[in-house]
Amino acid sequence: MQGTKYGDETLKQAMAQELRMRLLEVEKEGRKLRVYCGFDPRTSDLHLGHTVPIRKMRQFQELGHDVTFVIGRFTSLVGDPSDKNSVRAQISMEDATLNAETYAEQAFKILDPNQTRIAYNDTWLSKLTFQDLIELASHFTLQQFLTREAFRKRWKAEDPIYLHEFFYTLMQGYDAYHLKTDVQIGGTDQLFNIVTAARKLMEALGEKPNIAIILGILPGTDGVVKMSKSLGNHIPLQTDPEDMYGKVMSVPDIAMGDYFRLVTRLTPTEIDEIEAGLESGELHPRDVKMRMAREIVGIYYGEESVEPAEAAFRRVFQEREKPEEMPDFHTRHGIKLVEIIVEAGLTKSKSEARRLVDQRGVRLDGVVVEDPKEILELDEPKVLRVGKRHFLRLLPPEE
RNA sequence: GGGCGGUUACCCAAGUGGCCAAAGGGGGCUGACUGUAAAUCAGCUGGCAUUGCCUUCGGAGGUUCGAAUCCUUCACCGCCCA
Repeated sequence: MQGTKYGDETLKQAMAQELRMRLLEVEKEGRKLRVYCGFDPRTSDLHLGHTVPIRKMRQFQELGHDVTFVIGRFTSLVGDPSDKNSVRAQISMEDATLNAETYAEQAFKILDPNQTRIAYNDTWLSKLTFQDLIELASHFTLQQFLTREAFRKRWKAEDPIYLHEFFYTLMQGYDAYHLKTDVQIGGTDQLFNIVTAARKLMEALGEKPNIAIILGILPGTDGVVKMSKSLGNHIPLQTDPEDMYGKVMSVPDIAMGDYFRLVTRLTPTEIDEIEAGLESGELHPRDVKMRMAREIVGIYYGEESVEPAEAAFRRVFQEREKPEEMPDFHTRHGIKLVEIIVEAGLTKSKSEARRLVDQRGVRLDGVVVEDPKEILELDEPKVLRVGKRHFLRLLPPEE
């Protein structure tokens, strides 16, 4: 039960106890634990936050258990309201299907493809009848839902709470029942869905309740709020080593503990040592964070990618030099600086580009540009730096 | 179905006839500093244009010299009553 987080010691003990018992039962039956975790394809990218439960699944795999990666194509139609304080936009089945396309492939960066079952929950959820829904819903009271924090807040604020939002929990519980799950993995925001709802439903429907493995939630690059693509604070799995390294480095110092614990391979003892070192001032926060970035990049891109990624980071951000590779931009005769910035997609409007120049955020070959209307006539390539992290290689007009 | 309240920029939220491109906060961006894209401080944050113009306050109409602000109507949300 290492790395779990229940926020309640009694619950943790109970779950640990049940897990021990279940292991014995399962052994008697001559099978392995059925472990599952669901992921809603509301966006096309898995990110570092998703890897927390996925890596736990991997551990179960390594112990030989039966792991199912559920793609919540059906649940994503509603969207989990657990950690949201307003209703979530509904997405279509088409969008969900499109987003789900590469989900499994992304998850295989961690999971063993040969030992992973992939399941789409619409295959069973879409078959339920209204009568089934009545049966599922009859096990819960409105009060149970309304006392959950996310809903309670909205109730108090007199914000809308839609009936269909309650279905999410029922659907997830039914997933667990349908898969005859022994162990369900989720973040702390899934406590209600798993511990209260799924377990209750499974029992009501004649199955043994599943055991909840509850993990901490990874904060996003802002260091505070849960990582999510829609908030723009995510570190996607599908990127390149340099970008991942840089994004990890942008995480505020205060979140380093969470990152080390949730998404690195360091042992609790090693992490304690690091934290003690930071506390005493023996370790430099920057160096610790770089170690963290190396570790994370190493997990997803291999040790050989770590050095180049770190070198690129040093070059650009520590030594403030330009990166080796940058996009080309072919200039035209009479083109103005602001036009280049807008056409290269670095700003949405000329006004925005003009502001950047006014704020001394644009440099041409290292020299601050003063005049946004400057007309560039190049006879040799020059490097345009826009803001801290955008570079363009400007090329002379083609004759 | 009836009564009341609400809908403001990326988000939250002030503004109840001109001084409103619209307070404040968050987020984002830029700069200084630094230890990094951390922390802190400062500035910027509708568009086009070198002092002006255009578009925006749920939608559509209207009143007015002038509307985010008043009226009509439609849509949506919340509360209370049924």
